[in-house]
Amino acid sequence: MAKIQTPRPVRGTQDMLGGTPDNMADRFSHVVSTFDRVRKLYGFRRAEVPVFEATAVFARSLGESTDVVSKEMYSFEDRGGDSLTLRPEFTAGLARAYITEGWQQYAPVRLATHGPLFRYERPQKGRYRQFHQIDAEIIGAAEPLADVELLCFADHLLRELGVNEGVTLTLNTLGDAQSRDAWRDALVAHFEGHRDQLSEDSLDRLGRNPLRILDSKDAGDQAVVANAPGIDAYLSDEAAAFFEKVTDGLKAAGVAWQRNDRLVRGLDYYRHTAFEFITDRLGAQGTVLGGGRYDGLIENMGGLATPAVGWAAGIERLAMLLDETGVQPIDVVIALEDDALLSTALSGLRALREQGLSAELVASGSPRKRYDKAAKIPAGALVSLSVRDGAPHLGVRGEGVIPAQAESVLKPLL
RNA sequence: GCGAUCGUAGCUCAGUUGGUUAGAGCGCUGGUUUGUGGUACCAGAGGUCGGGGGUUCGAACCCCCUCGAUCGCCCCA
Repeated sequence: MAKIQTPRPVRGTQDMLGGTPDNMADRFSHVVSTFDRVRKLYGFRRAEVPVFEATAVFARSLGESTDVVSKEMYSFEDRGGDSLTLRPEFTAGLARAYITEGWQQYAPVRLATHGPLFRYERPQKGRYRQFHQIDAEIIGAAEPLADVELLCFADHLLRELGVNEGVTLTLNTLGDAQSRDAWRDALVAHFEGHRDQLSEDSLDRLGRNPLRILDSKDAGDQAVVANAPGIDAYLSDEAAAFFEKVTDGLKAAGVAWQRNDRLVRGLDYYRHTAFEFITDRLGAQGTVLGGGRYDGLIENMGGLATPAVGWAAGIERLAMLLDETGVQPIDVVIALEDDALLSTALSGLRALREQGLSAELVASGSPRKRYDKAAKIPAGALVSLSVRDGAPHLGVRGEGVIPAQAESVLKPLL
């Protein structure tokens, strides 16, 4: 008989299991539950949007020239011939829902969501084809206070997760449309003047997305970038005033940040505030949380002109930064050393669990080895059930209060 | 799409300048202690050495191709 070939997992997908040394599944869930707790403190309501959308939702909003659209989308035709795409980010879908589901009536609305996203990329550290983000948006708020609130939320979340050490908020403004365009023109002029010093990649970017040259990792590019004009000289008075209100708000709220006047964001729709929380602990993937203001997006998608600001953070990246692996020991482990007491053990499990004590049973393999096997499971109390001199016998070991609790629950069952 | 590194047991890894029947620890299964016991001892199962081709008397080891993983470039959370 031919050996059956087990299908391999798809490249860039992951399987996670709790209770393992790296304990990714539990770390992952800790990030999500912390996010859900903190978002309530800021009045963000839960939103759910589909995992796939009409391709146009992403193609139109992200910008046709971005790599995400041109080569990273998981797009397919459904049976009706419609082009659909697995979402590569949250913002576009939320913006679509805001328009099509009448969420405008709640404006300004604070939204929080999380779930899987998909991009066709080469996987590497902290980067996957199916990855997961938590996401927060404020739609319908033009004032800088919204940016401040959103950044406070992000900062608070990172502190709650205990990953704020070694993660810094870098902040920039891209200005309003006029400021951004003027700066962009100045940058193009600057880079055109140094064409001969630019890498091949950057020459390509020059035509496609010149702002991206600013964070090129190429050494030659960086020399040119160092002399490139910053945004500040091109900011309109209004844009400068907006940015000042954001930074004043952060100061008042006690959120630390660093200016990076070279910081740009990859997607076309950003205006004004742009920010990234970065770390050097994740290899080449330094950004752990990123976002900004995208005032033009909703109008771009056919809605009314609607200001909005938001951020997203990679759950895997946050999970990798967590110090504690958070393996939760179980309260009680029962070693069943004589199968005659199986029914006692089962009713004991039920009684323990109804008292709110987590419990598990070791009842397989050689009865003589079950005690040793149970002893290897981290637990608050180790209970043995055996028959001695023809009578059921209960043995309880462990530190703290759990052994006594377990004994008082189990003793009456013998 | 490009580059570098790496693929040996379920897991973590040894394996000498190419040389008999490829090893260890953990895990798993069974046994030993007639015991109030977490750590011991014995045994067993488990391997197409990622796959294919080549060089050689002989390949886990050298060469080529291929698949996969990791990390990096691009891009991005």
